[in-house]
Amino acid sequence: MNSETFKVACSNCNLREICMPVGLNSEELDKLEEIVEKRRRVKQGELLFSSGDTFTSLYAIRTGFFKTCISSEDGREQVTGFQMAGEIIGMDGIVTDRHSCNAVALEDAEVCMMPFASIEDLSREFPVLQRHVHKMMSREIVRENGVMMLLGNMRAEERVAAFLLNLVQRLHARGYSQTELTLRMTREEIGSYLGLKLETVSRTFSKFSEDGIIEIKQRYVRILDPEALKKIFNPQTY
Amino acid sequence: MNSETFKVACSNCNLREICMPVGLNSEELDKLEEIVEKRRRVKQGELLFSSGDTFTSLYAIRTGFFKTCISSEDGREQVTGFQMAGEIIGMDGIVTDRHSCNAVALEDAEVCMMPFASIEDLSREFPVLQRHVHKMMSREIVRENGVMMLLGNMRAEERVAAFLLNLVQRLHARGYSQTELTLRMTREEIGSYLGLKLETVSRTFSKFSEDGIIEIKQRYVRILDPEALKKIFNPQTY
DNA sequence: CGAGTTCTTGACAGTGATCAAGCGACGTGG
DNA sequence: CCACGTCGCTTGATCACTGTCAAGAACTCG
Repeated sequence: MNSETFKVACSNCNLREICMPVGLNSEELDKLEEIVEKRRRVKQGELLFSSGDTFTSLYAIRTGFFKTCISSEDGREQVTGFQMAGEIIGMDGIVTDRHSCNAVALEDAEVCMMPFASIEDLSREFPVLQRHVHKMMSREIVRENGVMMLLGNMRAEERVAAFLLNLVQRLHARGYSQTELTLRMTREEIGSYLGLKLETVSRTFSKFSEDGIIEIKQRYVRILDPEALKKIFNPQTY
Repeated sequence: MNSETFKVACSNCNLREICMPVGLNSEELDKLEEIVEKRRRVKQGELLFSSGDTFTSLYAIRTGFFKTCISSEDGREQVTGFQMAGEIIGMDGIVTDRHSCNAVALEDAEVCMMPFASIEDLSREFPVLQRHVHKMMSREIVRENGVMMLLGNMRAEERVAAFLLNLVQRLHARGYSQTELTLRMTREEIGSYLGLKLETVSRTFSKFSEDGIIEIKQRYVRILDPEALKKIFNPQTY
């Protein structure tokens, strides 16, 4: 195991607004720090958890970037999401007490471990935390509904446009640029998430670039014309 | 509003094993009946709730069959799931206090309304109920992961095979035949769920029929060779 | 610096979409 | 009870989008 552990303090974490402690008062925050028992570092390429692992904790991402993916029995891989700082992963494990997907760090990362039993104990005590947990899970359900719309109804250009807009919007909410980003995943991983082959992703990026909508060099992306992207994502509205 | 309301008793409901009250003792069951405050009938074609409606309750399906679907702004529809007796719908509404999808009855149905505030109150009191609610939501997340695999990686025949196997398996768990079923949805709705056009669904059914794998006449389906279906769904394993 | 990975681009192929026509089932009203 | 209209389903012909295969370029990292 290449991961180390750390002591923790939610109260001075700069992700307070995005992560768990939304709306908690200081007493509640103290309690929350009890459940975030330790941190764990995960190096790029390493697994935070994998399919079949016993489920014990949810993980709040402090730094870094993850993908979650499932494999079918015949070896096909489907990326089910990309997660960044402030987001919570591991909720797939609750149903069966075992994780059903792999979580892979796409860059060196640090996560806060939150034993689920403690979350349940504490959320029985604090309705505001209980509500927060329910919202987190519901948000994930709704996100996946949106992905189903992408995969079921959209063409390649629409999927890629939606992907870029979603990424940059989430990064912006974390204080990063609204127009520039660095992709942390390969074309193949993007393709897997979007139900496309890596060549199609690459070609679509090239086309957007030729059309002056984005500037792209390897993992670096600059969005030159966000309105054009939105128009591609949501054609009829315009 | 074409729906009526009824008094309720979980304790003698024949869906006890599948629905909410799993593992509750009789005292807890009494409490549960308090939260299932009333039933509601929904006629075929009617909406149980629609996108934008204020979220107040989860609904346990007592009888009948539903689809849930979302529409993009430009009018494209994506069916996100089909739900049958014993299953719970409405969890999409928790995040934003508004539903983000439509729930349409595909046959006359009856649902038990469970105000979410009561569920939260009671699950603070009863850890077993709390756990059950968490599992329900996690199960939905995992289900959607599986749909993403279908939509992202599978070919038309594999999707249709997976769809039939999933339906018949859920029906069997409810005491119905393992080999016969009546589809409650149109080819178009199946196609929307599977990311295919209705013609492709129809052609795939016809092909399965020619190959002697199923017998199909309109909405009636008989599975003649379940192993062949499984082989199509999961090619490499064989 | 070099090996391996990732990305781009081209040529071609195939799956499923689109368009179109006709059939069959079902429900309603005469 | 039958006729008719509507909706859903099937099937054929053709097309387009994306996948596949291949080669080479660019980048990364030890």
